[in-house]
Amino acid sequence: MALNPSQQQAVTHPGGPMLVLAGAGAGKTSVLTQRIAHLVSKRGILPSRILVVTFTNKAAKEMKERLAKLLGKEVVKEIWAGTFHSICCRILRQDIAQLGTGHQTNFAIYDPRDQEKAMDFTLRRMNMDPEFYKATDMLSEVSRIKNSEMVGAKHTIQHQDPLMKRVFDGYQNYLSTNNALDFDDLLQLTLRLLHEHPEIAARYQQRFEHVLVDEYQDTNNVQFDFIRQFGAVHRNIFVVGDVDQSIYSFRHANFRIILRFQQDYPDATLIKLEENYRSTGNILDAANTLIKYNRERFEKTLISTKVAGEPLHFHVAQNEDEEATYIVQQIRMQHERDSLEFGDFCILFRTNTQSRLIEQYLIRSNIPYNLVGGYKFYDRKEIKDMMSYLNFLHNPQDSLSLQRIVNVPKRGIGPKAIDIIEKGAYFEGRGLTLWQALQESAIIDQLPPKANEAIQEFRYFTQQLLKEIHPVCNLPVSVIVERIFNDSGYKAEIEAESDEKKREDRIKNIESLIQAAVEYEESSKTPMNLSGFLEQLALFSDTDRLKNEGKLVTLMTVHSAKGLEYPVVFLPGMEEGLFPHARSVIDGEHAVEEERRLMYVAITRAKRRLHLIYTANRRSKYKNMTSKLSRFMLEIAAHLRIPGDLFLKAKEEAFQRRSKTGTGNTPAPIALKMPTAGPPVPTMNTSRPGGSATTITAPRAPLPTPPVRSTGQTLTLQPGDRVHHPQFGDGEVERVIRTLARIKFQTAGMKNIDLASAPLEKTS
DNA sequence: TTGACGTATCTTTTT
DNA sequence: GATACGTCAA
Repeated sequence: MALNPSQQQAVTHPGGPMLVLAGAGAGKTSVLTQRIAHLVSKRGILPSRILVVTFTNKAAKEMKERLAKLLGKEVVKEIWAGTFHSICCRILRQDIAQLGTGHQTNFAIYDPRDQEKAMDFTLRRMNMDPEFYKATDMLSEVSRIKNSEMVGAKHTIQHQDPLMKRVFDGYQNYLSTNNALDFDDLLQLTLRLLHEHPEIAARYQQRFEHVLVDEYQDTNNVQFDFIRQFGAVHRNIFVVGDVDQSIYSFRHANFRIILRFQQDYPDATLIKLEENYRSTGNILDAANTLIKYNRERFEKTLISTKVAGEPLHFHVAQNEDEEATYIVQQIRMQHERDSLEFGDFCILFRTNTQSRLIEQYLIRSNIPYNLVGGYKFYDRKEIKDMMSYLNFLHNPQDSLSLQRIVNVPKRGIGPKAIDIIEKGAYFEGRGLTLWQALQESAIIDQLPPKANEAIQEFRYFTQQLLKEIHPVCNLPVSVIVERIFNDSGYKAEIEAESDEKKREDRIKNIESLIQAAVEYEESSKTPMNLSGFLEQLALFSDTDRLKNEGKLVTLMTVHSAKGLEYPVVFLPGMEEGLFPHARSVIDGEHAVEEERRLMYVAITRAKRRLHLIYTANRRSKYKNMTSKLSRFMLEIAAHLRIPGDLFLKAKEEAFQRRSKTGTGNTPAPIALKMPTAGPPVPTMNTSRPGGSATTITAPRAPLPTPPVRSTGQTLTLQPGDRVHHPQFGDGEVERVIRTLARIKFQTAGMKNIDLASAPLEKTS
């Protein structure tokens, strides 16, 4: 691909900090890739001295594949590329023992489900009321602490709330006895390693001559610290991002970091890439129009390099069935009429649950599809069981995994027996892991004879396997899985299943896992590496595994679609409360702005055709509800008169359809009100080559919304305070942890409210 | 201890 | 409207 002057400048930048602000479809990834190629081939930088941080592992893999064509496979192998998490994991596997936290190099990585179990356990041991202190609440607070405060330099946190500090320490203690890390720890402990061991920090700082970061707008404070550390010596920090695509604040991403880059690095060079090479003009205009409603952004307008193209397609459906029917019919029709491949279509939704009905319709009409996220292969019971075996064999101190397999297949070791072992493990303040407890006859002798015998047998079996695997693992992962399956009695249990279909399904699942292991062995440099296999499963997301061979319609959330593009995009669920999500409306304007950025990401995934679908009556929970059209649609409509006036047309169609079917007794609630606030809007005409004339109205001044309350003005509440909430009414504060309040509302019941953002008023 | 059956509780987004 | 969880009998 030929580069434009700005792109060229970025690619050949001589050195020092550089910030590339690139809009959607402006060739961000190309610039990054070509820059690396330039560094290696033109400037003679050793590939092993380049570090590339991407947002997904798939992005890293694709970049490497592209680079392999330019530079050769052997060269590319030397480049460090991956997500923050996988890079940190790599560093920790090397040196984690030096931290003195008790972790060993074979540490396990706990996913959110594991985290919840670990937290439940911690709270139970602290005798805290689980009704009052929810594990998920505690975990989100723990995560917030880990992502905001510099825990790195200290062994324990300094926290205002002594109870929270105890919970934090208890949870961390549980993790380290189990030789496990959660996602946040991967980053946090890496930083700590660098802070406490200057010689290790120096090693990496010297080594990485160039540090490149993609999707910089979704970096959080800890990750920023990481980048700063790694680039400290050579200062060749090259970051690429787009403020308007910052959509991960719930993961503590802080887009102010990208806005601040030039303050952090005063000698930084700034390059803006505003030419869009992806979408046709009308699609881009809609995106530009929408995003101008946001206050917190860098002024930037994407310029289309393509024709105006088709107008946006807007469809009104009466209910979800109509919505799904419309999508399926359109795909069928376009597949034939425009000879588009199924792989050219993508259906994006705000929440995972929206996929279910559409899936059913796709299946019914024989359209092959690929669902990202949703029900996962690795969530199936058989797979989870086998994975627990593998996790346990890799790290026997992992009590959660051990607990999951100790009675799978059924061995007669029930909750009661486990309780006895657990009590033994914690007797008189000893903190043994489950596996350690199983080794002590003083503990297992308390069990009834039958359970005792079963434990002995289980212990013998697992010890045999452990001996073969540790310390030198000379068995391929697929063989280990087969061994477990055959010898643990799992196979026998499945074969005893009376339901034939179930039996076959489960065996098929196991076979797929073995297949996945084989694939891993073939692709990996070190085929016998159990650790690497588990790591891949823990850190690789679903998008990472997405294989688009052009034959499947893709279904996913807008979040997962970041960085991807499709000729035709469907965007169902254009309703207030769904998109923007009701939660964000409650949380306040800054949350709605993030939703708007999300919508911006969604629109800009489309290359040539964009379908927006509004469903008037959506079944939500147990009652039907009528939904209002999304404000985002109104914002687009207010300023952008698309040829044929899409809204009016859609409205007419909806009426016709309803009178035909005669089912509608509720009028379609399309409210196409032009905003009344604000000064009159100037209009301008632009003609585009090859496209029809489009009337675009320039955006007026931002809407007169109340300013976002800054963190300094967060409402401070105490238990017993009375409050008023516009949505939930009157309530009483029950508990406050930092900026999170648990409030009992008279009518709405118990809610957890974020004080930093919620429109809450103190009434007493 | 196991399995069957009934009931409460969710659904925002994910490395 | 599924799924995890609790309760009960065998």
